[in-house]
Amino acid sequence: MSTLAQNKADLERASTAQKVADMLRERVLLGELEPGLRLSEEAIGGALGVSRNTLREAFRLLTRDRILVHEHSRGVFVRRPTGEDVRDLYAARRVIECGALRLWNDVSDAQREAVRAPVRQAVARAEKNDFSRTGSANIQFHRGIVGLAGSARLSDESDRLFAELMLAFRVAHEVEAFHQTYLPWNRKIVELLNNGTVEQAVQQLDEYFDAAEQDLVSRLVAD
Amino acid sequence: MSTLAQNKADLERASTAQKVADMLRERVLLGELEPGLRLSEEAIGGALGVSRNTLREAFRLLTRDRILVHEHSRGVFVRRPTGEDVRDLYAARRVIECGALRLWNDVSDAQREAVRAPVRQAVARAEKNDFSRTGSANIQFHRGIVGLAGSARLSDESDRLFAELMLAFRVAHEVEAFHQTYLPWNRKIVELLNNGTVEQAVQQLDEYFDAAEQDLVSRLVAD
DNA sequence: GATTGTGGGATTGTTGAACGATTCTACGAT
DNA sequence: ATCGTAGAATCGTTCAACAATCCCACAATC
Repeated sequence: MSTLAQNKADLERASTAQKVADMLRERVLLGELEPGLRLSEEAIGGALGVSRNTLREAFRLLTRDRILVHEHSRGVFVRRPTGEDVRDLYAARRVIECGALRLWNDVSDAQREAVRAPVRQAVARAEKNDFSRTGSANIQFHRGIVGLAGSARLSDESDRLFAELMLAFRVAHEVEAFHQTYLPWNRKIVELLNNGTVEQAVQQLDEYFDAAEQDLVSRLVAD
Repeated sequence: MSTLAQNKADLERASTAQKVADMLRERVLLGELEPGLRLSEEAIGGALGVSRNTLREAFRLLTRDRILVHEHSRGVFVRRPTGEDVRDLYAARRVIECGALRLWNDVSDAQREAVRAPVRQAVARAEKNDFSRTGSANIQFHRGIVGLAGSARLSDESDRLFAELMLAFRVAHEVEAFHQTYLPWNRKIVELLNNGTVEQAVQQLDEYFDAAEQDLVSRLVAD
């Protein structure tokens, strides 16, 4: 009975701070609040009609998700990933996603399908010259890869990681267009997986990370 | 100039909430506050002489670290890991640590030494029948393995992971004695690494995880 | 006897105001 | 141009209050 679980999730969403945090997260990820911007407690709190204490609680939630950074007595800012952040990001992705991909032969069909499907969709869209959601398709592909590990905490951590990566894309002024470059890579990886050559797929993924990291770092504007 | 960086870290530690959180974390990890216990805002805040708002901020910090769990309108509780939590914990460790260990030949000597040293110390202590800090030595070993990845975010996430594991040990009524069983395994892994047979070391680590997970889950008392 | 209302009491969620501490800004001195 | 300083703006923390929610015990019902 999935409806009950869904209802429970809705009920738990009662917290005001949670709602404020969700709204702010969306605003940041959509680019309405750009990296480096300072979020004034008074201004935001006043505009949203919540008290400072509640707003600060929302800030804390987003700080945990690395969406915001907190500087003592200075306030909170939209995170602005540096080159070093991107390097760290990809070092983590290499370990997590390559490690997860190596489990390909040990996981359920549903898990494998979660990797294949996003690429299939992206290919279908690309053939119709529809590049609208190519970015989220790419992320879905990698989210599927992480899912092979079968660890909720790892998937959650990866979601935070992808969110931070989005911020880096924004700093690099590359949001949607950026991803579609890597569709051929994803196709190749799935192809290698279907052929049963898992280790080659892992190597391909590793090379993808090399290219993506270098590309992103080079486009990162210092300020 | 490491002293400057250290001073900076000290200065940034000014926040009251941070200090309260550190104190509570230590209390929990030392076992003075056992898993499942509810932490009353009034009681704790009164005892520590901080306001409810500040205490709630400390609670948020510890919730992010998975030390505490927050239930809406019910309060915060010391996390009490379930069997499913432990399973998830080890699924994550398998991917992260095995993936990191495979980088053995690509990392600096200092990073490799951070893996070897804890085992050497543990062996030296064991030969003197000193099993005092065998638990932290084991954790240092695995922390070193994660460090091979060279990602601060991965190391941080692993620290949170180890903290949660500590809580699981406590639920299983196995804190210090638990670890020393696995010293031989660690020795074997380092030995295989020194022989240059990295892939065998990874396999050995994987088997260690199987054994440790099974052992811990079986000792976990339901309630 | 087991289940289902129904209170009151305790605790959390949220707000608003207040004040000291820290940072930022702009202006003027050297 | 650099430095120092005063004032403004903002953050950190506390306090008090009230609404919302949960918990527990007791009564009502079948």
